Amino acid sequence: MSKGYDHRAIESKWQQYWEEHRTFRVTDDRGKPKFYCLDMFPYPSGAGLHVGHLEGYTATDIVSRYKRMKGFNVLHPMGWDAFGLPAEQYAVKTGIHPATTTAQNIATFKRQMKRVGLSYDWERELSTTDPGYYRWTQWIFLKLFERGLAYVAEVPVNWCPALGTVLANEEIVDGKSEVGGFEVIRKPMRQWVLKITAYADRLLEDLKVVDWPASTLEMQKNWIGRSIGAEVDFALAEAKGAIRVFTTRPDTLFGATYMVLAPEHPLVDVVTSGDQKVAVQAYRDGAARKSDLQRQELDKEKTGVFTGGYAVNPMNGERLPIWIADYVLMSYGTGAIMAVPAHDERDWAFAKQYQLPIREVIAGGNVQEAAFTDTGQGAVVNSATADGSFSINGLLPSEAIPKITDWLAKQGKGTRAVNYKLRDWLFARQRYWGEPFPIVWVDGEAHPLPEEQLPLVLPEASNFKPSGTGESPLANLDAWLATTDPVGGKPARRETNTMPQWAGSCWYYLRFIDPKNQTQLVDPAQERYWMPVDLYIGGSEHAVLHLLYSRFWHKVLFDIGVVSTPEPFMKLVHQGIVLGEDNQKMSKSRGNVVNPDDMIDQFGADAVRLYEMFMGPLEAMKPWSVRGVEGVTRFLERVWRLMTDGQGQLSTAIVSTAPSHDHQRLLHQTIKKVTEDIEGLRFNTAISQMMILTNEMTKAPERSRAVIEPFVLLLSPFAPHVAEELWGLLGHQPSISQQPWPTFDPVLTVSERMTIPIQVNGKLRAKLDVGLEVAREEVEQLARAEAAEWLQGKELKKVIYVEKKLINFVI
RNA sequence: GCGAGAGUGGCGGAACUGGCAGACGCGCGAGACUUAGGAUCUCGUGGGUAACCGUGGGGGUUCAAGUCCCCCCUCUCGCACCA
Repeated sequence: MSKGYDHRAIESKWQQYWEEHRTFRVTDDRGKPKFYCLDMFPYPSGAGLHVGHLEGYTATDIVSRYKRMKGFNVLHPMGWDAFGLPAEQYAVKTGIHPATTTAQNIATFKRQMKRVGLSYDWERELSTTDPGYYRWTQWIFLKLFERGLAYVAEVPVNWCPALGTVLANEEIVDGKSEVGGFEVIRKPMRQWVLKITAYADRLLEDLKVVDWPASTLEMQKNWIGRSIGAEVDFALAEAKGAIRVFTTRPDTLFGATYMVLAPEHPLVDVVTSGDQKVAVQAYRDGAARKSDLQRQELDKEKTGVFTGGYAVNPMNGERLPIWIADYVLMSYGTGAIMAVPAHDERDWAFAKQYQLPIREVIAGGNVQEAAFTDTGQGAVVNSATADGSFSINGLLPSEAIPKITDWLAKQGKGTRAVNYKLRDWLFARQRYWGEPFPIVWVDGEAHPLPEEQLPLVLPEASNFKPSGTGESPLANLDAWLATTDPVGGKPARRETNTMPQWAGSCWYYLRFIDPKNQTQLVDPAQERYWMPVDLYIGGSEHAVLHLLYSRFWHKVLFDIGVVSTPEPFMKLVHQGIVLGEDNQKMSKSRGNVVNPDDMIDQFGADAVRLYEMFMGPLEAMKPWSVRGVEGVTRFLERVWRLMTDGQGQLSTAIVSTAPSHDHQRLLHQTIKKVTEDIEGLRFNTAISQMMILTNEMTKAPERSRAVIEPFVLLLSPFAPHVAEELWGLLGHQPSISQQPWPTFDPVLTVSERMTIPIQVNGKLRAKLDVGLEVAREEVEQLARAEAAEWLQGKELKKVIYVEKKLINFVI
């Protein structure tokens, strides 16, 4: 076989070269403009990398290589989100320490990434499991604690008595434990909680300043779920006290016909009458046994029980029966509602179920048929106090809301209020493989460790089985557990919870800036230079939690002066899911998983990179196709033959003479298209333009260096190995990645001739080839002749001529 | 149910602010070179014999609609009793 395109030899040669020459090391050159190009770092699973990971990684790699050639100082790092459940579950099963499996998995991921030719600065590699890293995760926790943003609460967990452990939501299938299928119940446990709700408004507000996908912005907004309304007190009829409710519809207050408390509401005991006690207790027990999921799934029929108690409507003094029902959630608002069945669908369904009265207070619908919930139309009715001193009758709901809210406030019966769906963040796991909390317990009180004692290293263990009490396996390590209060010196017990996986991923982008700093989380000057992240690419599965938690920590760090920007990630893009060849989601069970190692063995890294990008738009979901990989492989082979002879030497067709006008124009068009398409992340169309150029140049017996060399530069971010090799064959020194990006002259992109389509009544009838500077009259005259066949004997009503675009005869 | 996005050849997908629909690739067909080709190169390839018809369906605006407006259908993703 002649010396064709040998991807194996070329790719290993250049990967070795880059490694030896530290080609992609980021230097602290602050004279250049910076570009921070970040991938969401992976959890290094045992399965290794799959082609879906590679899509995002290739995209950021192309952008990084391109930006370097454009003269930017590019920060393009990679690390490992390596704490987490799978390694621990594996340890429980096999006894192999999570640190061991994690190290193996990281080695695999790293080897695979290097094979793809990703231009990370590996000298900045980090792992969330490294004490040098989690020291600062713990440090941030201390800052949160200092500021009152971390607190302890009794929060229900998924407790599995048979397994003697707390389960994560993903370990529960259909309300049973995934392992063994045992019963899972809700059990309150002492947990750390972060007060993310304190930042709800800022998290919502600053969504305005980031360049993110609309869907992700929308999801974050919905997750935060800000709603404006009023809190209103309904005095109890037979006892002291009042039920406080939150409502977004104070305009419907006169339509309240009953009250509902969440089953867990503390006032239930107060309001329940003697004869209802048994029924109420039974209902509460039933509700406690249901998981959140089960409570939510029961959307068919609403259930509830009358407590026997009554509250008083502050507007008209009416006695309203108080019910309990699990459609009211203790965790939202005040855990109690006023029910207005005429104008709320849930209350309407409940009222129908239990034959409670429905009273219309907004005219415009038929409230016996369905709840009328429109706030944009309808007039308030039946809504005045008995003495006539206050009325909102006749108003639109939107006018009535502020009026009645003001009145309630003046009477001391209510107040304007804002509520969020966002809950505080449950920040504790009963697991071994996570960051230990820098907290000790003394006489039931949480004491923080002093900063100098960080990191609090995760203790060695050989048994990863649960403690049996619901505490983490750390509770088994008596020697580690018993300590002394660093302040008072009293005996103390260490916190046994560990942090959730989200913790380490909340701030990793900051550590990449200054990964080896021993004294600070990040050097402030470097932070100011590199932040914010300019481009962040990762899966949409992180659209809410990771991105929201990160933003929350970032804002806290901003408040304490550690970071200089209010938001961490300026531009965010989600790569689409790569499906199997059968158009189904890749999964082991379907047997349609594509292994990147196999693909690289067969076609080479450059071909795989190119195909990842050529499949379709970055953000779209699209199927893998081995035929498609073959297609781009053929393209690379064509590029290879374009410049080489059969012996692997530079082809004699490569000449130093100036290119033809056509070739020059094609080159400038290609530079323009590839440049603009990389900027817009439209890699698929950039590649198709390079294919056009290759096809065109292949036809030419003489291929000018003035075209070929810039073309190799354009290709280099996409197919860096073959580009390095060709660059060498063309007589240049490595590395091509350090060459400047070619520029185009807009004048040279336009041809001196153009084709004008001729339409008759909007239908294409002929075409005209004319010079650029042709006058309208001339075009019209030529077009008339061309279209004579269609115009003959017809009355010409109008001639539309769009300059340099088209001519249309209307008859 | 609510919210967001998307429907274009046999397939993946192009088409800038309304202006030649189907770039590029796959597949398919024909030819060339070959002992041979599942290599390579060249040409062709939306449908229809044609007039014409074609961007999920139906209306509309316009000289002109994949693109703008109204109604409907399908799919994907997210949320799902949040008062």
